[in-house]
Amino acid sequence: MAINHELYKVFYWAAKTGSLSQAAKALFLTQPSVSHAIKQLEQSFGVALFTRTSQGVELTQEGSVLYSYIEQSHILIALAEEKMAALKNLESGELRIGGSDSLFKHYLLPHLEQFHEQHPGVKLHLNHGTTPEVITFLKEGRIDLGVVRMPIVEPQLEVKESFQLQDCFVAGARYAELRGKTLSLQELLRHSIILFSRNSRARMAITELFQHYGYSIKPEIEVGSVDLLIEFARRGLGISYVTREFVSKELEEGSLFEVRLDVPIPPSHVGIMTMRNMPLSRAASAFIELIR
Amino acid sequence: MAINHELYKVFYWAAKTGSLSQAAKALFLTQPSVSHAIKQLEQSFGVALFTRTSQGVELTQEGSVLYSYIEQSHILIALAEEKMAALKNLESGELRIGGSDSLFKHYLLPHLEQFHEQHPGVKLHLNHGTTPEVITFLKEGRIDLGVVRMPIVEPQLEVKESFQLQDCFVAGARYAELRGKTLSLQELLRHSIILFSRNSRARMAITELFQHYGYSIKPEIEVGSVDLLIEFARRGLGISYVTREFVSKELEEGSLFEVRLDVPIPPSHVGIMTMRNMPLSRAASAFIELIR
DNA sequence: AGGAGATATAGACTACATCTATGGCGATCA
DNA sequence: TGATCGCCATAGATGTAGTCTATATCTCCT
Repeated sequence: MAINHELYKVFYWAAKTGSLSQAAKALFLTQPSVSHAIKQLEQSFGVALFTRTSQGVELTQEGSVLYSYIEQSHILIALAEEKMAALKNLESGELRIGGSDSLFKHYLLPHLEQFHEQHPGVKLHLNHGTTPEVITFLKEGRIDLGVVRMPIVEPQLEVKESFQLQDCFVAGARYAELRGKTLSLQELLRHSIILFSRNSRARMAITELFQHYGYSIKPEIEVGSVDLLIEFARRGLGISYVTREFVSKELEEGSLFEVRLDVPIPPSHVGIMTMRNMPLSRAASAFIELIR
Repeated sequence: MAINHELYKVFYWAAKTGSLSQAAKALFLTQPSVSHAIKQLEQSFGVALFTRTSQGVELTQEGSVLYSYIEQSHILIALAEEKMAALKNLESGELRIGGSDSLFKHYLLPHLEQFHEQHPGVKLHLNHGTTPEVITFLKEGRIDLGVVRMPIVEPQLEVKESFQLQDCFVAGARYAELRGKTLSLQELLRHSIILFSRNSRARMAITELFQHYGYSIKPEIEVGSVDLLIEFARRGLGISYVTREFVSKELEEGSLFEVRLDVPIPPSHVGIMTMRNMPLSRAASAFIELIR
């Protein structure tokens, strides 16, 4: 009753080449196999598909009708196979990453550039959001991987620690007196502090640090972007708590300097987050491989 | 390397139902078989197609791409199978017949009517032409069967004698004196004779008959259609040589009468002509069955 | 905690696709 | 006209590959 679709492949080649022998060659089969396959189809339909001549075969009326469908179907499958090969070779496909703007800008950008150069066919989709948002994206399947600060405590997620970031306090020319000095937490708290908004991981980390030593840090200014954090510090509005790697340029050119503390600030880890038990797309696994 | 298209059928159902177990039911297989089939596809492509969850499977990015092609392909095949079933049941298809106008009109018409009533989905194509033309049509595959007068001497053709036609001479009121009489050939030749054009089988037959008895028949008028043959006879322009069955209405109503001869006119046979060694379309074989 | 239902895996089995060998038929060419 | 070549059909042997049973594992839900 149900017809083996493999038979249509044989039919396609027989019809296309007009010869069972030719079809056999194309399919790396023997001629009797092809003959048998066609006979099966004909018996299934109860209709002759070919007229056998001494120089090959020719489609009957009914065979032509069938061919008009099977040809299209076969073309689609051929396209599909091409497409799959392209996906596998990263000549095609898409890579959807979630993360914070600052991580994209300061850390992922060069890797994304490199990836795009190596695989120009792969489309990049960058979705920025807070850590919980990124986790939601991931669970909803809207992104392939997320790049966020650790720690993440989600059993459904697989998190690979990727690299460390060192947060620190920086100030601009207005605080020149502090340059080279090492401050205690208490001394630091006498100055204006600028922190990232409350729901960020960096903010949570520094709050914890102060609590650990029995202090409470309360910022004069709260901002929502790393760029503003940097800009406010440069203009002397206070001492900003930023990721050192994100202000390397400013530190180098001297428009900002690091305010040292007498206690170590534990480095924060950035993790590559993917869904556990969920196969990665070729593009995603290639990208993860790249940034390691 | 080359992928078994049967696997796509399994993939289609797995993707469509979102469950390997469901797919197995739809395909009358067991779940492990489906699981195995999908694994084969994934290995062939080197890409995961599904994410396995506890409540079924879900397409991956790459799987979705594949599905978008395979779905279309599968729809086409389903349509093809429907169409083939329709062809087999004569709910669809076409029947292409070649023959002379007069045979269509006077003999085949009722059968065509009946066939069309029984199988309204089958399109009828009537190609009129002379006997050699019809043979050419048949050899070129432009018609499925031809209806012509015998004898046909073509080894490539299969001819089945279908029924007899009796040709005769008829005249109209102007020749009322001949009604009821029986003429010799010689006597007949004294009158105006109207014959069908030279290349027809009926013309050849009557020429032969006269030759056989040592006479030569030369028409006063030559016409190209049976209708004119009849019309000319009714108007008294001469005695027409026509097929009796084609003038049954005129004979009955008395507008024409048969001019009897003292020698028998051999009946002419009509044959159904098909290509030897060429499978008949369902419609064609059904039609041939019908007219027997 | 246990049951229901999902997929994965291992191993046995057998059906069926494929092969080899052969025969017939028609076209082509000498 | 006879010989040869290439095509497809058929029969029977063969072996693989698809399928099954049995079982394990996991997740979700009660």
